Amino acid sequence: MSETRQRKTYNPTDLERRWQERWAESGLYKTDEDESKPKHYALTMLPYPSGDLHVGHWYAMTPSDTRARFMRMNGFRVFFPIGFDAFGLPAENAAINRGIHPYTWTMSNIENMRGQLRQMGAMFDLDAEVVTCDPEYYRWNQWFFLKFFEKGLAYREEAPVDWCPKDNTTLAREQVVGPDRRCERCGTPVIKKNLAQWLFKITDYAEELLDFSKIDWPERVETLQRNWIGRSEGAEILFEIEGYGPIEVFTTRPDTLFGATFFVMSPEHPAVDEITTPDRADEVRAYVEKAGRMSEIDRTDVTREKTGVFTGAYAINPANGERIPVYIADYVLMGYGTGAIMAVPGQDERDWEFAEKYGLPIIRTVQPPEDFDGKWYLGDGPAINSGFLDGLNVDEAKERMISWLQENGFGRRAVTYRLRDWLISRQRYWGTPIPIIYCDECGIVPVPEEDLPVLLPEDAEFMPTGESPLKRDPDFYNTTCPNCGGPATRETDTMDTFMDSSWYQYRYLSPHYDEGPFDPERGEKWLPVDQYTGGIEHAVMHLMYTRFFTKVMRDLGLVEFDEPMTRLFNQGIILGPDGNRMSKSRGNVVNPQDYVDRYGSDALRSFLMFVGPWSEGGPWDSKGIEGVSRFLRRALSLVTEGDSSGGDADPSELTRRTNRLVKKITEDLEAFRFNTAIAALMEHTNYLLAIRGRVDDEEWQGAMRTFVMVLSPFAPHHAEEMWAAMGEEYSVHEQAWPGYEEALIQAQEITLIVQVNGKLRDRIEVPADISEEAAKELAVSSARVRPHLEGKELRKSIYVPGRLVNLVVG
RNA sequence: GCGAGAGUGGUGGAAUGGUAGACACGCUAGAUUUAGGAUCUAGUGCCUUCGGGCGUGCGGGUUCAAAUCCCGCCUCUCGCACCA
Repeated sequence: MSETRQRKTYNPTDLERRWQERWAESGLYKTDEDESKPKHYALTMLPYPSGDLHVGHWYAMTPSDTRARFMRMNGFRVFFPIGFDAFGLPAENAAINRGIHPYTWTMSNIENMRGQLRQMGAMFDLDAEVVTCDPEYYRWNQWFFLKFFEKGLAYREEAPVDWCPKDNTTLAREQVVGPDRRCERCGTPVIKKNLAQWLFKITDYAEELLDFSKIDWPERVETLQRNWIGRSEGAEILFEIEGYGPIEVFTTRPDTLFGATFFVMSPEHPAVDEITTPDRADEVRAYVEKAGRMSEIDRTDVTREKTGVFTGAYAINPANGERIPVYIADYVLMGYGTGAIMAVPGQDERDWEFAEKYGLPIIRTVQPPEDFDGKWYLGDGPAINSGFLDGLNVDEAKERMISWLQENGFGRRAVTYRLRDWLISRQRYWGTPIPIIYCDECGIVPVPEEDLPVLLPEDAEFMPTGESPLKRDPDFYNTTCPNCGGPATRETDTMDTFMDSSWYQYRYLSPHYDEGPFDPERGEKWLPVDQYTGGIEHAVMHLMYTRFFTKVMRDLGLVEFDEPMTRLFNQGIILGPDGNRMSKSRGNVVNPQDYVDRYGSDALRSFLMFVGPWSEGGPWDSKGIEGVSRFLRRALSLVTEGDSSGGDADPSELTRRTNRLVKKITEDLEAFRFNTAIAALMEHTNYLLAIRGRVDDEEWQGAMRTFVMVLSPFAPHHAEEMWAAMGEEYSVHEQAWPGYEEALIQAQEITLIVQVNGKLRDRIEVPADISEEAAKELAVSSARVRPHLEGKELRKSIYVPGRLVNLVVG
């Protein structure tokens, strides 16, 4: 067969379609339930059904698929499902903008994406699919809500909450991002609104969420979660306000109590009105109002000069009985600690600035070093001006003060977290209805479990008014109280869609099970997830919520483990050809379909794995995919062209390189190093092409079998084609992963590097087992080396076996 | 401001104490072709008096040997940011 003919017959998309059909017919990717094998639950974050798989989906999914295939060949029974995160705003916005019902829009997108997933040729078990907007699914969201409610983990509270004016809904604290507090979805700055909302008590699990000892997750995710949870140790201290009563503060520096020279409350503190003296009332009220009107962005601007007003009230410092003035200032936040602080200007930057501006006394309670010439001092040192603490260093003084506070009833040891409870109410249509009924007689009444699911009505109005669309649907809104039978109304808010993704990994196991969120028998067989992969952007949202869910599920007796996913790998982001994030406005969006049509799925997936380390992401390069496509075509040509009737090539070299390849691919796949694995496959292909027809048939066939097997996780269609062309039995994907022998990797001859004073001077081919003496002898006698030794004394020589000789002269 | 990560050819990247630049893109030359494309072969860090010299953001250090370890600095990216 000529080169020309081969080239014309290379049609990757035909080849791939053929194998996809065969795989589907033979049920090749039906989940292996053979319990004699160890389990491996591989999971990639489920996509939002936006309409088309974009190249980012390919980047996330196909390396995961490669790894799942590798595990399968390594003797694991592998569960690798996929589904759709189908609730959410884009569907509702499509309804508003184009008059298509969210359900119709979502389902047609899903249908389209199913086809694209099949074209991807991944080993997803499509029978296990989950679609979160299906009542069969969201019924269990509601069920979980009821369980959380029973346990006191779901509660309703009226409070100022973050509101996105564009998306017309409230957001969880995690979904407000950046220093200017923008909506995580659409980038609009959020505002505060006072609304009654449902929250989940994730803060009850703050301490446990800080424990990462049972999971093998990237350090980076752990750090992000740890910072987000923001644990601070210290004390809560009661300050008596004259004529009012005690108000509590939180401090991490109880040791500095003697230096507390004033007291500051947040403008939102509930006691502000009561403590303010009549002569100060107007000024205080004006300040509180101004703070309330101020945008979050201005309010939290660190560079802004501190402002505040005196309330006329005085607090008593419990340590020394001093009367200290009480101020209101917006640098104290109601959302952290108790919303009130003791101000210690000597040891705190913010308090110093405030004291300087308002002429308040500053007392140092920690002795700074002699050369210290700054203002506030944060370092360690002996306590001063602090009565019974004097002379103790900061840590000792903290402990001593906490004991003193506890003995005298002024306070106690305390831990505070930055983490807030998870606000789950959304004022939108396309989500899970919250299963709650409000009755004038009985109050808040949960929908009885047997009445689930509370179905999302089909014919709502989708106008984004800022009120839940369900409120304007009387058939939904008006109901009867399950308790007393009287007239009642339904909760009209829907749930945050992060609720859906908090437990979807469990639903995959038995998507149609109707006696619980998942079939416990299936859970026994497969849980928890062994390897999860996805982007870092969900570190403090999805990944924290799903950990929280699993811990609650454990406490509900649904599971016996503590963590949902044992191992996690974060892939990077595939960028546009210009190195920027892909976006329609930049016009740098790459459509994977164009490349699948032209080069095939194997080329696209292999290119995405080849472009760089998976964790790093990287720019798209449409020339780069051509290189990968060439490689696949050349690999395929190894079996479709030429003959292999023996010859002059060294068969032991073929054996050595084949063993080396298996080792390299095995180690790289274990560590998610897809890029270097493909480089090794390319190198090996180039070598095989160079010796094709020059080794004995038997050796060639054996080496080819191994090569195709290790190629198969990367380019499953091409490998299958090659496997068949070699006359092997279907399917290459059911083969056991080849082993390798370390001894066979060692070469007989090595290149010995000769250095003089660390500089490369010669390379000599020597037997691998050369003795140190012989190696050094060869080194000093090399013609290239000798000039560099002349007239100098050989002081020392270093021999690294199998690698180099370094001659040190001077 | 605090925390984390990164800086290597024209480009993506490889090498985690021992041959810097694997593999690939691009480029150059040649073969093939009416031509273009595709394919194949060879070359390709920079400088060079062809001996060699220089070279992994910058400056120092450790070591026989440093992209790699240590110290200081610069730049970029990401996260958090008045959290008491």
